[in-house]
Amino acid sequence: MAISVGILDDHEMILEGLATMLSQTEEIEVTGCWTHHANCLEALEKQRPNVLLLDINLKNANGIELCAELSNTYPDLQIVAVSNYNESSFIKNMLRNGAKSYLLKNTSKEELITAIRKVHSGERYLPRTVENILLEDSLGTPKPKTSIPKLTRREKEVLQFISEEYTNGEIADKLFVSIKTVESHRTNLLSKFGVKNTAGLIKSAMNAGLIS
Amino acid sequence: MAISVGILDDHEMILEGLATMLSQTEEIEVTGCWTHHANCLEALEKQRPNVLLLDINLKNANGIELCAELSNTYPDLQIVAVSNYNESSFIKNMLRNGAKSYLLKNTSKEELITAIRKVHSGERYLPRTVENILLEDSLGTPKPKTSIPKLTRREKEVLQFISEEYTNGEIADKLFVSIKTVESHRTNLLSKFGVKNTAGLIKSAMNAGLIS
DNA sequence: GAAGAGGTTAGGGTAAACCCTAGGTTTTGG
DNA sequence: CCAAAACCTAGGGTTTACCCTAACCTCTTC
Repeated sequence: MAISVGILDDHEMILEGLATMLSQTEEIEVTGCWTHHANCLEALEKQRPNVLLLDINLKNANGIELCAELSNTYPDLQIVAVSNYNESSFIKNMLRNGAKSYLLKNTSKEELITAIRKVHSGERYLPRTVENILLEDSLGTPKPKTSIPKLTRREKEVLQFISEEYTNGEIADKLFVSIKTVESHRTNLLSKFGVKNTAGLIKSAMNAGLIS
Repeated sequence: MAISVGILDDHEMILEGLATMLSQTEEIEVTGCWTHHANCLEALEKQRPNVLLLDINLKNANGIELCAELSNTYPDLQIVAVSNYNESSFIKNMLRNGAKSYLLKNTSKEELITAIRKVHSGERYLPRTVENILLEDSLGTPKPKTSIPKLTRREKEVLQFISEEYTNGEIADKLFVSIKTVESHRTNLLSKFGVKNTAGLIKSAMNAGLIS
């Protein structure tokens, strides 16, 4: 009995690549490929594969939230996350949300098949690379933690304006508060992100996906 | 006579995907796959394919510069850029540097083959999506130009230090120059990127891939 | 209903960033 | 081989960002 696999990925190139790679293996059968999460959800209601390869960065949906949703709705469905992001925060979030494996997009064919096989048999599987990322993170370089800080309403507003190159004075005018107030929010932002100045703030906020 | 194709891409998954997709077509023969640019350069000296699929975001090299280098060294080699970046600046830079086509990673198999065929016959080929990006850019939103500015040695150094949260004074110490000199480089950076302050500088530099 | 926690609002003072100008050095091109 | 251009260097003066402290407000929580 072959392992049935479904694939959800925005990038048709990767989708087709994954599908062709897997179709060469007898023990695995690709039963569905989707480039839109809506189509995937629809298909899963009718016929459920054993394993789902799930991309994190979808166009119209959040892969991390989708993962939680799917693993709640279909506890039997084993999810393998596929992503470009090698940051520990993403990996942790996906594993917390029910993914059984986390593969980077530079994974080899052999590793991909191993992951599907392990996951199908109920085990968790992480490649060396990914395990090392988690290890380094927990043993830890004494570096700033990469978890995304929780921002207040005002802080989000100020951050957005900073990223649009407004000065504290200009932001103060827009928000109808004193310059000193804006400076306080700004200081809190630096503290929450664990950085020293605007350069670090923008860099961290961009990496966290809070601004673009 | 089949079209011989070489592929250079860090991501083994995409590499294998591309190769498998192309191997199903009789008129195309994949003669080389490389995950490191060094291996690619070495191989090209001995045996040259008709077409090279070239990823932009390589680990240890700059795809844009590599493209210019290759199309100078081997004028007969037709280069197809493959990238995740859908920003007009990247597209323009690759085309300026000798690429004959620019494909996004969500390209379909049919489009990939079409691109290789066209490029091999000497034509340029851009998918609708990519053409539209260039059109919209030139017709234009009256937005800031997104072309990547050319930086001097000192400017690159200073930019790097700024992104690492060093102050002008600290950078001055590291480079053995006056604070005022560093400030000058910094002002020139702002001017070259067309931004008003550090926030805009970091944002632009990250979007341009100059820092991470 | 008082104590505590988190959020928004500011002030005073210092350090850093930014603008304008300009001389000396290296690189480029005819 | 000389002129032009580009680059590195740096000073004076102004604006902005950052640090420390703290009042007030709202919303829990016991």
